[in-house]
Amino acid sequence: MSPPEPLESPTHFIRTRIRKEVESGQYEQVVTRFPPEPNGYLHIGHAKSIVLNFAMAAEFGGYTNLRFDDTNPAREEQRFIDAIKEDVSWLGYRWQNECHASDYFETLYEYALSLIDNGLAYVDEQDGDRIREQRGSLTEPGTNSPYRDRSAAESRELFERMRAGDLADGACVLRAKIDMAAPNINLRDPVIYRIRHQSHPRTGNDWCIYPSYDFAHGQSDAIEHITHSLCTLEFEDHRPLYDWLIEHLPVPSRPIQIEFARLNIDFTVLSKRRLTRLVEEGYVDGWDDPRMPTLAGLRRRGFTPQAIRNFCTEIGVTKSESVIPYGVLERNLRDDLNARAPRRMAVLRPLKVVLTNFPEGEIEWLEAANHPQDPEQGSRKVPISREIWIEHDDFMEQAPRKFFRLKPGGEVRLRNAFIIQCNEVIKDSAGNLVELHCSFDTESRSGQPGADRKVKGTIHWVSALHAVEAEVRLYDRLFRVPNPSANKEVDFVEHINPDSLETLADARLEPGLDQAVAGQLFQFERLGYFVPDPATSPEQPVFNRAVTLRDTWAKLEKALA
RNA sequence: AGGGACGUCGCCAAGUUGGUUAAGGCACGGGGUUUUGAUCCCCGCAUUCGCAGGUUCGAGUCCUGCCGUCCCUGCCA
Repeated sequence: MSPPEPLESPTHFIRTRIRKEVESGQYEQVVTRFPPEPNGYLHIGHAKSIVLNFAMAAEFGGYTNLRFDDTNPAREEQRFIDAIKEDVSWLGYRWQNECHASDYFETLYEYALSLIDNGLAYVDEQDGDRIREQRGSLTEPGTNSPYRDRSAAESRELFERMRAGDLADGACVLRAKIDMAAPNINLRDPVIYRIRHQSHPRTGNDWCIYPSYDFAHGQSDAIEHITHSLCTLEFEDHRPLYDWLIEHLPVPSRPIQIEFARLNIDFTVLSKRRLTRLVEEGYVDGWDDPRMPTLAGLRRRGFTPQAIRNFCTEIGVTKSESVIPYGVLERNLRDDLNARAPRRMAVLRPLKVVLTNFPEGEIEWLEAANHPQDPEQGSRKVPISREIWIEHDDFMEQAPRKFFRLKPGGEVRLRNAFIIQCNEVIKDSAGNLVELHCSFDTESRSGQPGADRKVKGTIHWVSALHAVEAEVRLYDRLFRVPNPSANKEVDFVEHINPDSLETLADARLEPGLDQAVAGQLFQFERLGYFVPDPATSPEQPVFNRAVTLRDTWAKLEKALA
């Protein structure tokens, strides 16, 4: 049984538009780019963009570049560049070219010069506060800078001095000369170059002036012959500026910017600023903490690239802002893993059961299918002996009516083994549950005619003699509220869920699981999907729970209570 | 003097140039299969498209006016 085919991509406005353009012969091929700024790790929101960009290019016979938008050396680092490349690769995508906006610094500089020479840009020597004041407000037009009408020659000379390093940070900036009264604030003579005496991860100390996003992005697109520059909604207001620059610069192609809504998921934060805080202030264990919505975190949590791609396809691409329930992400993981993860038995909170009529010292090996729906996954032999561990939750002394598991006097089937009956509940002097004495029905072994006998419940177990002791980490949502960032008066970290990580030090796993390595995926039957943490070892196995199984009993139980 | 967007079922989301019964998925409810209360399989689930008018034989799709939500005043991206 192979994983379900990725769902058929539903159509969306970008695909529809591009298809139309391609069919009318506007483009020979579609070239896109994924343009992260290397100032943090990629998260699930970036995955949406990655999937979209690569899908559009692949669908229309083109390719996608990975381009680092590295125009602000103050916050960009090589380690982020490396991590981003690893994450995109892991997701399953191969970019055509690895590009960097910094590769184009020289060209961009020449473009700036041409703008100056054409009277479309000027060097402003005012400080940031002054420029801000003159920008006006949302309802009032801005006012012209006194430097606005200086000669092109003068601006050129000043700009050359900026580049030469003669001027201090903040001494002046290069501004596009557009319209200080424009209703769109981005058009009120935007700053396109600033001075930053700062070493750059790639260009070192070659430059002390750096282009702004607006001046670098569209031009980089044009240089790479990107046909469709897909970005999120907040850049919608920048499109007039994007187009203005493309129109007034001697660029080699004319890319089109199209905006779509960014991804939001409830109970999580998806802004790099906030994720950076979680990491830097130690609320989580790093960028790859399994509770983080980063690709590195999801990977460590046990998410598969396929599940993430399916998720990104399923949620669609529109211009309306939506919030996707966290459960949708989880379900995509379940759907993918259900199809392919081999099944194993593991007990998270062990309760000892003595099989009173099982011969002392004897070991029996039972056949267990690796996957109930996929015979191709074969089977394995699982040992059982006189003492076994069962899940603490699978026994109740005072059980409600609908409780199908073990209770005093009751019967239950041991998965892959036989039916047992609880004859005696052993407690210590303080009244604490110590162990259960059960007898088993010798005729009910799996595969034998007696196994057909119907009992309500089936529970998992692990032979005490053979069990692998392990640490298992259970994760819950990182935040307690659906929208941690909703209220600007309250710091989002106030909403962190104190119980987002539960460590079980005393889990007992089926033998063999001590040899598992990171990247392998298992379903621990009746519990969920688990994956070895990178820190696992045969001596000290550590597993992460990626996601639980659907649990209708838990729902029922809650409803009854 | 503000500008730019968005509003179709609880959550996503299709809806060709207006054309006759408003896709699909998830969630939810009911039933069946089952040695995972899992999976899987059936069945059900918007007389209605933010609201109000208008145009039309016919409107979610066109027009007008409201209402609501989001984004924009970094030398961040």
